[in-house]
Amino acid sequence: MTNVFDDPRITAVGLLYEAHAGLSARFSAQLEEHGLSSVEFEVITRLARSPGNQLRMTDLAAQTSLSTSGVTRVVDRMERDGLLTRRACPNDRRSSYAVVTAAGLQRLDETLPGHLRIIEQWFTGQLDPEALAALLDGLRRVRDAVHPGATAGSTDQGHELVEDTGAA
Amino acid sequence: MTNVFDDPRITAVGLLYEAHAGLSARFSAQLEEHGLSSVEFEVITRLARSPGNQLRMTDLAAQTSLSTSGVTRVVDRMERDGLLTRRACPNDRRSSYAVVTAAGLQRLDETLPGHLRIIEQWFTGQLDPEALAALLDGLRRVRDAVHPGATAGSTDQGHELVEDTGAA
DNA sequence: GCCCAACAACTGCCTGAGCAACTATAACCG
DNA sequence: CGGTTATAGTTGCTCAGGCAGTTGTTGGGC
Repeated sequence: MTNVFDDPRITAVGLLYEAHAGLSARFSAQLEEHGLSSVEFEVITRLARSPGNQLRMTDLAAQTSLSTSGVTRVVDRMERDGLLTRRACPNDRRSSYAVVTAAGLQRLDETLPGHLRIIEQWFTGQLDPEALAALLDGLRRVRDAVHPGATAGSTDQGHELVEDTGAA
Repeated sequence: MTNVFDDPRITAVGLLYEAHAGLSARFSAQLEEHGLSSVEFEVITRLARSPGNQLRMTDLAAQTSLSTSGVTRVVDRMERDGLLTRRACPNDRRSSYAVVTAAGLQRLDETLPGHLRIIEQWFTGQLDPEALAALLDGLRRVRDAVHPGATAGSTDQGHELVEDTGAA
């Protein structure tokens, strides 16, 4: 055929997309067993890794793929399901925190081991250490270039602005 | 903090996801300039690279991230916009082809160069050739492992079942 | 202190996509 | 041939999520 679509750049993107889509599908399947969607898993993970298991709604939005209105709604659902609570922010009455409940933490505990197993099985375990390192190195450079401003931090008290390569 | 979330597996997935998300955002921005959504671009690309610039609805669904009902609707919209037409399948009256129109091909021609430039600028051009090769190699292995049955082919006449690493 | 701009969260409205039900056709089997 | 089963595509219903507009709160300028 010798057409434009064999261009190596197209192929490269195709690989990245297909790897991503394939992994996403595996993750979704496992998460569903624990009653979580991908978005909910990301939300609960971001919260659980934050000091006090909480984050202001805006910061949560900035750390996820969601708009603030999207966050409002996910948190609504997860609050209804008992995984999260809202807590008023003491020094700014406009803000509120989303906080993981005990039930939420437990759910995460139940989910994480399987999640890690899947990552290992389908991703990191597919490559020997140097190949994996090379892959991650490449991804990191692309990520840094394209960085859509990830890592919007928890902006209240002492917090470190560490490099963030967050969860699913 | 020394918690679970610093696990290298989590970090690896984070990198893949953030690279993907970042690239997607760049693509969307450029495609929007040409009046295409990501899905529409994928559809028109898949069709344009197929023999006769056409594909049966089902095969199109299999090649994209869409369900068959999703395909029905995208094709509806794109037909309304003059980028595609439906054509009856001569030997199976249940099936119909989605065919790219001249206007559709032209739109694609206008869009592709910029698209390739963006890939180069933010992805392939970020790495020297060996590093890129290593990255793609790793992605290919993950993709092959996780292969969600991509490459559902054009199943009518003479068609090659080539490895497919399709477009965005 | 008062006013106005900036900001946090929420809500109404709309679009896109999936599932399941439905229709029409095809294929298979007696 | 007639009937049963599978397949292609479309449509109704539902839900998730974005944008833009609203409300309540804060802070800065005077």
